[in-house]
Amino acid sequence: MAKAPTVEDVAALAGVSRQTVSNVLNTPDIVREATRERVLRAIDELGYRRHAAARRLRLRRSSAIGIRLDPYVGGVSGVVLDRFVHAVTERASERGMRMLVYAARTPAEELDRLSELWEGSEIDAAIITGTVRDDPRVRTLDAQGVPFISFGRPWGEDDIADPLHLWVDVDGAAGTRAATAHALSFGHRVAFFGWPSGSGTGDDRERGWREAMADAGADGPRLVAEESVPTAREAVTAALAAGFDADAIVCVSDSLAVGALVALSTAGRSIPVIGFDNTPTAEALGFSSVEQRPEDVATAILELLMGPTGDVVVPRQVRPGAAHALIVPELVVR
Amino acid sequence: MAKAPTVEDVAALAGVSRQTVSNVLNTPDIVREATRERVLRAIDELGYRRHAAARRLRLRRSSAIGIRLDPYVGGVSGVVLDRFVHAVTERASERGMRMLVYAARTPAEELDRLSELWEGSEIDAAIITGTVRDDPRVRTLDAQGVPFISFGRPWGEDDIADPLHLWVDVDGAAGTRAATAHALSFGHRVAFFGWPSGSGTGDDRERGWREAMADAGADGPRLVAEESVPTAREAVTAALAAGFDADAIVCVSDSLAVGALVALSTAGRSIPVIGFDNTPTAEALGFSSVEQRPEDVATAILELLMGPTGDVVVPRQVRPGAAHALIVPELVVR
DNA sequence: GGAGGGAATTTGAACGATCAAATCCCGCGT
DNA sequence: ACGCGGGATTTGATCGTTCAAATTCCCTCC
Repeated sequence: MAKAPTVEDVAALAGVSRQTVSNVLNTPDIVREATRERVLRAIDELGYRRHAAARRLRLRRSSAIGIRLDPYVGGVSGVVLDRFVHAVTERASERGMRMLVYAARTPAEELDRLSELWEGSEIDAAIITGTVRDDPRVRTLDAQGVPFISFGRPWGEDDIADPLHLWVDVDGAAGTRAATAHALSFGHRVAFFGWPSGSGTGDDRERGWREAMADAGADGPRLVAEESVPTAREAVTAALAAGFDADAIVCVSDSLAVGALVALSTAGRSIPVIGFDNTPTAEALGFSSVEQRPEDVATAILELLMGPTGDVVVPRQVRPGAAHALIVPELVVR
Repeated sequence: MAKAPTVEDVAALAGVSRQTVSNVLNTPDIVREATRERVLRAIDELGYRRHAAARRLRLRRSSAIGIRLDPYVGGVSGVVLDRFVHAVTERASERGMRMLVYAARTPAEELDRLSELWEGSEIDAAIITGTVRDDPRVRTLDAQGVPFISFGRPWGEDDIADPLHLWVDVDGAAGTRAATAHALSFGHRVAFFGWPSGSGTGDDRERGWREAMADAGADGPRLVAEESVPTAREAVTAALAAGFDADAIVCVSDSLAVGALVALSTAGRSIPVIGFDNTPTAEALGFSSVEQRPEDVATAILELLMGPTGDVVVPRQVRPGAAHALIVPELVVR
């Protein structure tokens, strides 16, 4: 393959100077119509394309965003993040941004990777996912001055009214509220199958169920299991043996929903089970589930990071009211 | 955040020249011990890191590889690719390479994205996945001189003995052979549940079943369905109504396996079903499945692209015997 | 016909790294 | 004491783009 043409080559062919070519590409309106067309023709003829590295060097801007690819941990979830990463890649591309991915197994390793990328000027910003209470990444990135945003709200330390960093999250409580409202159409005893208390996400989703039940003047049992199909199955099997009964079960995740379904089916019972995440498994097995709309999350993330339409990461003031977005999920009934 | 330090800053602090700093980083052995340590100390003190764009510009090499993120299409599969992308990101990082991802919905769009990246010198090579017979991407990338490798063999046009491009694939026939051998322990009537003929992958996997059956002197029925749980379920339900019977079913994918399981369960039947892909769903529902080992595929891909240990993409001669790798999958029994 | 002025275009410099060639340094042999 | 050799280090040039300042162009108006 021949050497790629440069602005200089295009300029020579069009009979103009380097800078005019640059202007045609960056500020077309200051170039005279006739000239512009001549240059565009030359660009087209040579198949010219800006050399990304040269541009980045000069502009002191990489136009790239770093995001972690989660390790495969097995289990039924994870698809939400994969969809999110895909969506954010699409949206970023529309704004002339690239997505640079990295792999990390621990938060510490993730910070190493991010420092590398940031200090090497490979990325203009970072997107972190799965934030937890007192997330070390938030502290460190802030200290390093890395523009970043999280998919997942900052459980605990900071607040919607007084945000410390940008974030976008899914309104879990709204999701389980919708799920519970639907479940109530099968009877008033709607159970909640959640994770052990303490996780922000899990507690939030449980709150939705509690609120919807209170609104309906109903009440129902609460089951608990760790996030995995086998543990969920055991928990429900044990509960059934102990006399558990309900008209429907709202679950904190599709994994627990699958476990519940398997346990019920084994016990020869059949009541509606509603999951969370709307994973392919939910679709495959045909149970209802709450859809997180990762595509909307992606859009919101880029808007907070780059403004409504910009194509540059703007290190914006984190100020109340414009520092976060809460996406309302949607119940998919099956 | 202050401006990032440059080689010049480090040089000043260490009392040496720019180039010596560069040498410490790139060819440490030609720098005198004492000098090297002084420079390293300065680097450390300033927290210096090479500016990636400047380096790429000068080296005329991006040290990045492009790979597509598949759109979310629903269905039970896709996890294999996600695991693969994650693994290749890890391996690439170990060799000092970055992974740049892009989204595309069609092969044509993928080629557009890749041309952009390649012509803009943003990537040194590309990895394409899911090749089909007469894949347009192979032709075009070859014509453009883009170094690339595919996860998926070039069904049809070219051959192991006379390769036209680099590829790595999973030996599907070996997978179904193993699955069938295991299935035969339940009885000699082992059915195969596959896709309609014509897809390279599907035919390859069917061949494995056929061979294993022939070896055992057994024979069994063959069912067909498109790749989706509902169609699979319908196909099996219909077959059962028509008197279908078998001691076990070997499936071309986990989707079909799930469909078969649902149909069997609904009909009150229970025979072993073996899937392919070892997706989380297989794990969740507890059926055996063939594991594709995407991590091994990732390793093989980078070895073909960059040599056994190199950290540069070497546009290597595509020559018989060194142009491909066939990964042997593993049956996970549950 | 020439001055004035704004738009269009060109030139010089810079971004930060590395290669290639030039220079420096030091010990050694004569 | 001087020159030589070879390793260590420095200097100059370059990668391709864009910014800033300088220059040229073209039209209007007196």
